[in-house]
Amino acid sequence: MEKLVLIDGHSILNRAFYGMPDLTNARGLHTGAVYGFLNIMFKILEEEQPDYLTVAFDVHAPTFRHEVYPAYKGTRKPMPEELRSQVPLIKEVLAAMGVAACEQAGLEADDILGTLAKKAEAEGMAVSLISGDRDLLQIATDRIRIRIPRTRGGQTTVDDFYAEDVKRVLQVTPAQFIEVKALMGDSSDNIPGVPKVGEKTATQLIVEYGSVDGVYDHLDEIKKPALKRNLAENEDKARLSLFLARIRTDCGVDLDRDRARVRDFYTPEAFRLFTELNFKNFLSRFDSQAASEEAKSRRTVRDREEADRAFAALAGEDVLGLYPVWDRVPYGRGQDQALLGLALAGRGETLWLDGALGTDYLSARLRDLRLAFGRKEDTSLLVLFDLKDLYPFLLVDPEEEFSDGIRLDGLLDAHLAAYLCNPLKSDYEPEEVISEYASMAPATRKQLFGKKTFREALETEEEALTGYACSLAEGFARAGRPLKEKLEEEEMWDLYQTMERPLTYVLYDMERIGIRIRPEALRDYSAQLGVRIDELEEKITAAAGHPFNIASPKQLGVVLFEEMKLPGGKKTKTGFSTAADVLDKLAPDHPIVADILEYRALTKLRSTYADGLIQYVTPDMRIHTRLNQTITATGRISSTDPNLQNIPMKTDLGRQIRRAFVPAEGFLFTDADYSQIELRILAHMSGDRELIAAYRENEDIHRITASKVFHTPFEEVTPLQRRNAKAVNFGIVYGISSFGLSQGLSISRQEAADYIKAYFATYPGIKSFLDGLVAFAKEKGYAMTLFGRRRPVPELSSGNFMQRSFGERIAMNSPIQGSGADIMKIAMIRVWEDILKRRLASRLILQIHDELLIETAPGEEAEVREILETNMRQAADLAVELETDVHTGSDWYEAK
DNA sequence: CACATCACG
DNA sequence: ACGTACGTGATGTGC
Repeated sequence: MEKLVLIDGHSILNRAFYGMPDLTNARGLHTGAVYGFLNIMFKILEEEQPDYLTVAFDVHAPTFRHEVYPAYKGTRKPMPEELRSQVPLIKEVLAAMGVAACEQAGLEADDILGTLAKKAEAEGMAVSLISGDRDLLQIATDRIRIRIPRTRGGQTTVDDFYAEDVKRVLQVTPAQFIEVKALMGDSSDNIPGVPKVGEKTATQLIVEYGSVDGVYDHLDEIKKPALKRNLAENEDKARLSLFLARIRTDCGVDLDRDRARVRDFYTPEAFRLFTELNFKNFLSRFDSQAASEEAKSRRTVRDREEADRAFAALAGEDVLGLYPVWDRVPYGRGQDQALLGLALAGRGETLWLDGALGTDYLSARLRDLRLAFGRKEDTSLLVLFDLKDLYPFLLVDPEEEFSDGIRLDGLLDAHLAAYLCNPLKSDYEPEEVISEYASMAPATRKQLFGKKTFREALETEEEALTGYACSLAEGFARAGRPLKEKLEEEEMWDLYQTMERPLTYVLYDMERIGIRIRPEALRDYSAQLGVRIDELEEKITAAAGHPFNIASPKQLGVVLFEEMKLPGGKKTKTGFSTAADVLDKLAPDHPIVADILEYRALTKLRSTYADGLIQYVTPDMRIHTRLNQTITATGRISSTDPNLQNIPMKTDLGRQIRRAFVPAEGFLFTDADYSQIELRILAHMSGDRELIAAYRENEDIHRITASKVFHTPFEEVTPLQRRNAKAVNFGIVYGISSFGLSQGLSISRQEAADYIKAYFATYPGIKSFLDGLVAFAKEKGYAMTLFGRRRPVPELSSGNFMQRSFGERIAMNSPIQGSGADIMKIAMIRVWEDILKRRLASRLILQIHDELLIETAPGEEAEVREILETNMRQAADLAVELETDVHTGSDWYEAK
């Protein structure tokens, strides 16, 4: 017997919505109900293996019931927005999966379902009807089963009703269930029923008399006078309700067998959609499908002549995917990076070029291949992942090759591209990017090799490793066009071409060169701190009366706030807060607190900086930090292993660490930093005349601001006023809030609000500009920098006040911070290219957001200074000058 | 592995 | 009424 499954679309979506947590995807789209819907649908389909499937939806338009009774469903509450937005989404998902959906103006889903079910039954099919509410029970027969899923704690169970089950549970037949409903009414559909008659009474009456007609035929037999009167007075309501409650089974809809036939749901469109919606659990269903569809011919090449031919053939490809396999060897270890092999995927076949061909040979061929791309025609692409790490294999003589500037046409770094498309993710595994943009689900490195290195995998499971590399190369080849198109669509292709891609080489070079360290200086420093730390530890435990771990906030909280009963109380979710801002307030009155603060400061310096940095010194006596280009949401670079962007600066003791950072023998450091770049960007972007004018005065900006805001002559501004004005300036850049400012300044919220008000009065263009940034982000869904870099702000559509406020601050801060990052990136590329063009021996080695550090060769000091000043100033043409402070010194302490 | 803390811009 | 400043990374503790 053929089987048909019918689904009540809105009803199941509704059930799923309330039974699931509120999931959202990366863009803030609500997806929980759709996810839950699919879960229910898949469960039913797996269980039933039907031949046909159709989902019915209501159309939000008057139905024939409204013609008779305009108030029908009139009391229904509107759907929450989070659910409403998922209605078109589920339809899109079903369409992508090739699932038939049915909706018709003037009909409710119930009527469509009723009609389809009855017709199918008449044609001899077995029918299952999936709905979240019991209205459909009236349709049940011994071949039409009504199935009502319940989701509880993630587990879905289904209650099944054939006609006999209805009778057993409700005491009435399915047909009589309509009569019961007519008497009792239904508040959710606004079916009136007979007043004061509920489910119990209605059921009793129908069991007794069989139908509404029967009830009224035997009205005089009814004993209770009140009930009798109610029934008598409301016969019209009962009959109207009967009409409203009866689901039609004779509408002009037919089962479209072609469209309803169950086929393979796992289409490429569905895959793309599931990936975008972040339905990771469903993606595995695509595995075998995607794999078999994409099984290209793969070939291993170990012979140079064959390799030569292969490379020559691949140079003609339109899109080529490249995945080199190599072991990460930290820079400065005195070893050249070696290739274990590489996979190249073209249209026809995928090649595995064995590492035995030699790293130098393969590098030379790869370089030629690279040069063939982006030159023969604008659109050809060589797609890879982590360009920055692949330069050892892509270039033969970089200095020569880039002497006229960094040219890397035709290279598409899928990692960078995926980051630009959505900078909010914490990481971007190549397999993830492929599944998102290429509708494939390659086996992951972790699944295949766990924590093994590629070198280990090559020894024990070569086949799997080459297969993995080939599948990634194929994935990149497929993802290339979609990624480029997405960037073009979002108007970030230029950003990629002219900023991010050239920057990869600058960052590679900075990582490779590293910064020289005097380890003995770090050791001396550590030892010096140790002496004082021991003293403090003794003092603190003596004051506490017993030894304890000062580094444990938990123990420290107990000592300070329970044993010593200092005022302070709770703050964090795990207990007392012992953070510096809390302790600062206690320090003047309690010597132990001052000691604790000093202890904290010193142990931080010792563990993170003195001892911490020593670990990273390589045999070339330098530290090679990693400069990450795909971490931050705003476009800034980040530095890890170790982080050289947070070396102490604020206190002199901490700053001494910088004496351990030194230039190469005979060289000097030249350090240049932008002066208040973010505030200048604010002046430019807002166009506020006052702020622009203030910058043109070329005076201390915080002092000018204080003078204007507090109506004090410039010369009479007090240090406190200047400090406050400075804090407000910071606050503006962070996305001002009175609470935040009050925290930063330790003042009342009211005072902070007054400062902000005075600030906005002083610079009237700023307020409207910031409001405009929020409005822009609300409308578009993302914030944008001067150079078109985007940051999605899903928080803005949150129903949660705190989340939404956060979104507003992000909308204000990201364009400012991000534009600063953009400008610095431009400056870095130009500085680097300038140094190369002039064939200087000086080298760019660090970036700290608004600061560049150059290791300056003897005799090049003046030229380097000029290169920094010029390129940093000219990196952007703003309404105010971009000024820099440049210093020279024989270590980082002196140069800053 | 999450949390608290603190270093930087 | 809600309870936070924006962006990072490293360390030590304690479950």
